[in-house]
Amino acid sequence: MDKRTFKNKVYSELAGVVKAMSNPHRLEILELLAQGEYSVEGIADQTDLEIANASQHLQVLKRAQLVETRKEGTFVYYYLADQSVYKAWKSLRDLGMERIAEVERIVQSFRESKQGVESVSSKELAKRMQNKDVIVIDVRPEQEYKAGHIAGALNLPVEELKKELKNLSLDSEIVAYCRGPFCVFADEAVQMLAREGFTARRLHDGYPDWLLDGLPVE
Amino acid sequence: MDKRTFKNKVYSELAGVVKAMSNPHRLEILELLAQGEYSVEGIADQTDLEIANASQHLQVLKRAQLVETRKEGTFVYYYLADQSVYKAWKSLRDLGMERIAEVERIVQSFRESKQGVESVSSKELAKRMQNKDVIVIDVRPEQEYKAGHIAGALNLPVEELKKELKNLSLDSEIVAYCRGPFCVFADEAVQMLAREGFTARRLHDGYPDWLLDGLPVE
DNA sequence: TTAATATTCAATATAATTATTGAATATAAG
DNA sequence: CTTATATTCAATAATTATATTGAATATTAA
Repeated sequence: MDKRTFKNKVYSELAGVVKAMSNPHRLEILELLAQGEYSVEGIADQTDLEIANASQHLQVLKRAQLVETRKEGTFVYYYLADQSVYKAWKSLRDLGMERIAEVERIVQSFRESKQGVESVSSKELAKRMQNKDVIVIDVRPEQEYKAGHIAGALNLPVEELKKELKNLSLDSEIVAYCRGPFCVFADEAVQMLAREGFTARRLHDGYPDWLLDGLPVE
Repeated sequence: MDKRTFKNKVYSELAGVVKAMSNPHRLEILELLAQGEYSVEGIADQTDLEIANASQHLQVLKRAQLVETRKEGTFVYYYLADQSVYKAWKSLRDLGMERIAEVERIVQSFRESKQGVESVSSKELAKRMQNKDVIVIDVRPEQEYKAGHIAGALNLPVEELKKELKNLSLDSEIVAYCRGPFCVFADEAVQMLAREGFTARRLHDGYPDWLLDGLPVE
């Protein structure tokens, strides 16, 4: 095998993996699966895709070995093949957030409608949690919470949070988190809490980032 | 802006960046530009592309804000926009090398023709260099060496290395490095050195990885 | 000004990607 | 066995990506 053949083969294989990630729906699916496994129907639901379409995107990811499957009855559950898949997605996400002004602009203009939502880093939250002067709430769907969550966090998706407001202490700061920096559940929760007189912020990143940082989970 | 519109916009922007990376030639170009700036002609040369084709690929990378340009006379020099671009490429490369058996297989079957080429990690090399019991040679083209290299390394591309063999001490181990794990110059150098009776290994990764690790450069 | 060179542009043909639709398959429950 | 449900498959049309070719543009040198 000569040099050029070798390079062509290697870079084609790698480009194949990148191609599998080069679609907006598939990126959203990867971020979703980083929360835990989901059935095809669940994925279609969460990403607003037709089932047949979601299935096809999932097969592209599977062919690229980015996800794997598990069968249970008529359900097929998809999950990330490896933590290195999340690492790669995260570094692409970071690249986009750092370099692409348009990403920043979109996030900003969405956040404007959720005025005054401030965020806190994983590092800072971990420190605050040691002093126990913060309530951490996981606003993702129960299924994702059950698949893994920040140690000590309460699962209170927005609907449940509404009912629990009267049981929450007004003395502690509340930090809400969800799937990642583009997840909007946390913004909604923080906004609602602020209206009710609580001091609340969102975790800047999400659960998978916390996990990757080796911080305590359950 | 509703949730779905927001997500569609953000993921589409990010997918745009990933799409720009989802081509074998463009990945090879990114790895090349991580060594330092290159003109269109230089890039076409190094990657065996037609000039017009290289130019078009470069414009895709530029539109995605992954590279930037500088003009000098009739030459247009392209360079990586940011170190986060290299980080993203590196994490994709790592993902491929870890997860995709086919990548491993191609590398293996190429290395077989260069039997017995062993590699050393950046960490180990950095330690050995402190003890000064190793000669480090940079086998990349002079242009890349000049744009930046491992502190203390000699620039000896394979042709120059042949002439310098008699001036190299047989007592020290020699470590050759080049662009990255897929760069073949280092394998050729190590193989030649081994034939001449030297103890030689290649650096597993390349110069850009050394730089990213914050190790000493010139 | 003219010639030479580096790069980009424009047009084209071929191939690949995508969403949609409806049918096919497989499993579980009645 | 029949029915219901989850998923995949197959076919299609529309869009996008790619390499090639030759022309156009811009800069330098003669």
